[in-house]
Amino acid sequence: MMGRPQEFDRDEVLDQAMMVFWRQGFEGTSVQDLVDATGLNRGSLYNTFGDKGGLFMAVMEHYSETSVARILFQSDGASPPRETIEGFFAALIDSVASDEEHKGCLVVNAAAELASQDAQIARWIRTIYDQAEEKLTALVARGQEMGEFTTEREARAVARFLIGCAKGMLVIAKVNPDPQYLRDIADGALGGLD
Amino acid sequence: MMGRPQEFDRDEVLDQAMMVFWRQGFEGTSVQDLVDATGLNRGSLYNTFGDKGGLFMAVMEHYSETSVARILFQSDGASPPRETIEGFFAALIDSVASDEEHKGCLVVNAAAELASQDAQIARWIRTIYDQAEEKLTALVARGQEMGEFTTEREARAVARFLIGCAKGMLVIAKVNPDPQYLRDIADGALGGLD
DNA sequence: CATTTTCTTGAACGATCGTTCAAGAAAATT
DNA sequence: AATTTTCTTGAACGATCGTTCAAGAAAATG
Repeated sequence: MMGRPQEFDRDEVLDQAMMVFWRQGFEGTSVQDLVDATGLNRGSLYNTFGDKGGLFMAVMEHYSETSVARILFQSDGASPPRETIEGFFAALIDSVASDEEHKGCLVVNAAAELASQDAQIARWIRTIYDQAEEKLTALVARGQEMGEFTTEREARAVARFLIGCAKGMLVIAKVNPDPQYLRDIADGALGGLD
Repeated sequence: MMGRPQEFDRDEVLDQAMMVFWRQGFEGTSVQDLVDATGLNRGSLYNTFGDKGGLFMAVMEHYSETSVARILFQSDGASPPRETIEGFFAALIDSVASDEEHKGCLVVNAAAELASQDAQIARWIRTIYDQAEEKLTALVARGQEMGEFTTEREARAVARFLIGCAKGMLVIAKVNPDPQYLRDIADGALGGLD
């Protein structure tokens, strides 16, 4: 038997919950905040996501599926590596600098707030970052083979460096809205390719 | 009249409170946690620091006075710029990688957790970062004049890039304990000087 | 030694925390 | 139409939240 169908759209609920967690952090968000934002009753919320932590994990998954980074890296593997990486940093600056709330990146925020206390979340973020490292390492290696980038440093080391720069930009963006600051960091990052 | 003197040492209390906030974040720390860690009674705590937020600000000040970055940059302005900057990244890696709790940096954690919600804290962190930018800009400029660094990029842009790299390292450190990862980022940062 | 001032103490405040649960509503199945 | 299953609802739970305050203790002043 099928029973009564859900009245809400799961993705819509995750979108709304995401904005609250993104603005206020995990501990700074109460279940009441989530009820208010989603319009869902507490019962429905608990039935669907288990508890507050379960909803947060679902929100993180939802975020990683819709984030700038993910969208950019599912682009075709045909375009020139330098162009791809430049496009990534440009898109990152755009999305971060245009956010008047200065929310930064949900995953970076979660890493800073929770990773040292919650091993499950730390592991999840680590996995996400490892995936980015693999993709970026391959991209840098391809750029090196094409003669676009210097081969002075190992592709993996360069990839880690670029990832580090991106995370640093997202921290700075939380306290300094100046897009030129972010460009200065991005320029330094891209300079590491030559 | 003098009245009864304080029985506790303010710096000791700040040290103990700092460790709790550093481990658990602001919202993740209860006043009870602070009472337990400091040994201070709630009353003493409140009439010394005002409220939880006041204690947190006092802890941040205390941290910034005793942190690796501050200690390193009050070193003599005589040693070679490259050496100073290399020493800074080496010390940062050491202090972060040797922390088995992976607490990262208190200020970075606070930026990620609170900056988008608390304008006062955002402003304070911004000021701290601006001070670092000024010192580092002067250091990079000196290195450029001495012929140690490339003059391709402006000293301030390089300084911002280095700061960004440092913050990125502190985010990565929260989810990945591998010191080689941090060295890869630091190497990329130092490469930006040439 | 009495007085004044400050610090310490522990109980208590109302509010909010995350979570649970039983009863009612609604759609699918028989 | 009766039954079964699932979702929705709102009240309620004990625990903990940050904060306050009056009474007691202790050192400096007169």
